[in-house]
This record gives sequence, structure tokens and C-alpha cells, in this order.
Amino acid sequence: MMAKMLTEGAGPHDAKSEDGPTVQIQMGENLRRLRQVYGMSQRELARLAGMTNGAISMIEQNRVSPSVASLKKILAAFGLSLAEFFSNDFKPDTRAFYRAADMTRIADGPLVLRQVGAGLNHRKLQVLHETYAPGGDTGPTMLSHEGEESGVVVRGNIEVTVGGQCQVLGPGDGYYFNSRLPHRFRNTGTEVCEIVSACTPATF
Amino acid sequence: MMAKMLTEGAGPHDAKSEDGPTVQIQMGENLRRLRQVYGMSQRELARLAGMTNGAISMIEQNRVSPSVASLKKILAAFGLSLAEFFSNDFKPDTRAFYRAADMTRIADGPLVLRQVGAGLNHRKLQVLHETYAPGGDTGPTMLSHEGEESGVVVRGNIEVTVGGQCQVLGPGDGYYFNSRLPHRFRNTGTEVCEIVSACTPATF
DNA sequence: CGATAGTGTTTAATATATCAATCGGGCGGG
DNA sequence: CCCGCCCGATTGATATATTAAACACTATCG
Repeated sequence: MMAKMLTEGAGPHDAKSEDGPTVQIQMGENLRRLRQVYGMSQRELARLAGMTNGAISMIEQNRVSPSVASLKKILAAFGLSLAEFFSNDFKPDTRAFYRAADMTRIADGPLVLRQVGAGLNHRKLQVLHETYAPGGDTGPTMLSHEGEESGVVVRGNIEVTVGGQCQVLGPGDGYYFNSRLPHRFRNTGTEVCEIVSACTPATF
Repeated sequence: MMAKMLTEGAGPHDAKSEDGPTVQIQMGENLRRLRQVYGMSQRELARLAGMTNGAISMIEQNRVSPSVASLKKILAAFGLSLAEFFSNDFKPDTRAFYRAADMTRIADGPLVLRQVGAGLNHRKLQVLHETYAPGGDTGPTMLSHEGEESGVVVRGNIEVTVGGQCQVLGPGDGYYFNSRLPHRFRNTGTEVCEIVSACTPATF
């Protein structure tokens, strides 16, 4: 009953909401995008979270406001903490590609440092150097593991597939994504490709 | 029924929880401390949040897991966002005083910069210079307003009361607190007291 | 075409959170 | 001492979230 619209900030006493009046909670859409980027169905996610697909459906439609416990279980399936989820302002980091032009330079002049991924917040990365011969490939099955991954193409071109998105990156381009996103690297060109990459062990 | 203990991570399928098994959600204690530091009763907080004291009581005892909407309403009464709350790892910043000895120096040598408040995260402060004559006082009623406040005592001594805590600070000592905490400054000594202080407008 | 397996959504039943009201306790003042 | 007032905790009723099972739809396969 009381077919109200799951809003907040306009309670009986209106707790001096400093955000606008009757701001809706829009977690649902973000959770849905998050799930879709991870290539999961509602049932898969439900199984991982120890819940039912129906609940996932209702939450994604903003028809209910999940309990903190439920939300935490859902986020655990993505390897996200509540802090990480909310610190992204309900907009989980779905951006994976950063072109050479829109990397932020944190140093210039004789030494140029370009930072991949606008806001490197709590990230501690381990740097690697990879070389892909023509046809080189990380394998036909998508990789998916704990941690985060980032890198820059130094020479040649490489086809990178992350969470359904696929792009060919060239020299100067970079990438950043959560390693749980199913990903794959393929050198589809005719010359060697070098990448300076970095990844995190699951140690945080 | 089913008198289980409000745990998580040990669901039917145990969603690969990387924190230990059956980790309890301990928001309740932190919310209680937060409320007490603000000098509120459960009923006061309930009124601000548009809820009932009973619900607050249950939440603080971890007898229920509040919905995200409810938690957001509660945090709004403290001027906290979900992101801020969770980014503090469920341990809201209750530390208010920083003695001269345990301030972190972020520069030394000819120029010495000492940082008040260990982690100045999202803080943008506006600096002031205050002078308290002997007996000088911000008034008998506690101040409480939007924003954050920080400062350093330059000369003399001053009695600072914040969120129930009261201390006399001397030269080199500092303070940092959320301005919503009821606070008051009193020069109880016999000499002039100077403070370099800073505060934020409510513009973020 | 019919069967099967996949998707997201919906429904009734159940578990849980929240409300409204009460309870017992502490504290200060007649 | 008792009274009023406030506190936090508790109880039963009500609203909400979640479950379990169905539904409707799409695509694939035989």
C-alpha cells in the first residue's frame, strides 16, 4: 500500500536535507550497469551474492531500498567494498580506456609523467613490460581474477577486450580496469607490440 | 524465528568472501559513537532523520541491518554522505585534538609546514586569524553549523570544547572538527590568545 | 513447428525493518 | 520520598524487503 515512490529527504520532519528536495536513490541503475559490464545475468549475480534473482531485479528497478547487508553481499560479488562503491558517487568506474590525448600529465618538460586513469585513489600497482609478437594472444578464454590492471602501449597495436568493450589501442594509448572484468589481449597487427603494464596483487 | 545473529558472508553459496568467514556488520557501534559525540539523544537523532527512536536503538545494537535509504537519512543528520561514512572504514573521524608533537610535518628546513589532522582528505579550508582577550569567549551557547573548522594556537592558552570533549590548548597545539559538533572557545587565562584558524563554507 | 534453455519480471508468502507505544531506569527538584 | 522528565530498550502492529515459484519473452536446436 501507500504507493509512494521510494524517495528520501522529504520525511515527516525533513531532516534539513542539503541536497535538493526528494532526491531519489538511483543505485539500481548503477548496479545494473555494473552487473552487465561484468557480463553476469541476474541469476548468476544472485547465486554469487547468496540471494535470489527476484531481489536483484527489484533492487535494479529501484522498487526497494536494499539493506546494507544485502548491498554488501551484492558488491562482494564484484569485489567491491561499500566504501569503493559509494566513493564513486553511486557511479561505479566503468570507464576502461584512456586515449593518449586525455591522460593527465602530472609532470612535463624534460620528464613527462602521464597518469593513466584520472583518479588513482587507493591504487597500488606493480609495473610490468609486455611484448606481443604478431598474433600473440592471452588465450581464447577471457581472463578474470582479483586485482586491478593498467598499462600503456609503447609500440605497435593491440586489441583489448574488457567487459564486453573492445578497442584497438595504439602507441600512447592506455587502459585501466578491475581484473575481475573478463579481459583479453590480442595482437591482430603485423608488427610487434610493446606494453608497459601494471597490476595489483590481491593484497588490499 | 530463526534466531540468527545478523551475519553475512556465509550465505547459502558463500560468495567467495575475501574477508574472513561470518563477518558481522558493526555499523551500530560506530553510529552510536557518532551520535554521542554530537551530543544527541536517540530521540533527537530520530527526529532529525525522520525516523523513530526505536529504530535507532535497534540499529545501534546491530539487531537489524538498516536499508540504505534509512542509513542515508541518519547520516544526513550528521552532515555525512554514505561515501564519507564508508570511506572512514565504519570508523567516523572522532578525533578532534592534535597536540603540537603529533602533527605531521609535510615540509621542514627553512620553511616548516605542519599538517593539522592526519588525513586532510576532501577538505578545503579558509584561513582566519583570531585574537582572544582574557575572558574572551564565543558565547555561552554552543556553536553548531555547517562546515569544518581547524586552527592552531599561536600565543597564550584557550579552552576549547568540542562534542563534549574539553581541553586547554597552548602554543603549537591545534584542533580539527566538523562544525556540526557543538563547540565553544574560551580564553580562561590572563593573557591574550592568538589562533590561526580555518573553516569551510558550506559550499561542498 | 515444438522443445529447451536463457533472459528479466512479476506474484504470494515469508522474513525483516520500522513505527507507535510502552516499559524500566536514572536524575534533579519539590 | 515521590514526582516529572529524560534516557535507552523493548513489545506488538505495520510497512517493507526478500524468497520461492511462476510468468512472458527471445533465441536456438531438432
